[in-house]
Amino acid sequence: MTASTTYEKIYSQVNKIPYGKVMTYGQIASVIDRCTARMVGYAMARVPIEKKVPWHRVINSKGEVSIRAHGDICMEQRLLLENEGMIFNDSGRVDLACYRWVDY
DNA sequence: CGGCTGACTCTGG
DNA sequence: TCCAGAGCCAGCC
Repeated sequence: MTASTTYEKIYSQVNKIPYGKVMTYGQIASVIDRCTARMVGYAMARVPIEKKVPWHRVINSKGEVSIRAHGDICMEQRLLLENEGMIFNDSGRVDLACYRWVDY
């Protein structure tokens, strides 16, 4: 996989997130050089299906799903995360202290 | 080639 | 703890 573009790097990084874990936009941006959190969010919004990227494991720094679209997508992400053993509190957030995954 | 866009993050009150 | 404003950069018309 030749991750020459920033998008490719972002998708590659997201692909490294293991089952039951999540990464924040800022974390991914920090791992990738010359990449900002907005870039990650923009990349996630245009995730190519063929990449099979676990986009649902990418959340914001508050530990909450940040999908702007109020359609079934946001609920789908939540269901996918719950299916991986993650718990959402009354505020619709997860415990980043437990679920955040750090790439070395 | 120039401007608009966006699933964010940080800081202060 | 919650709200508002500013910064940031690649990709796509």
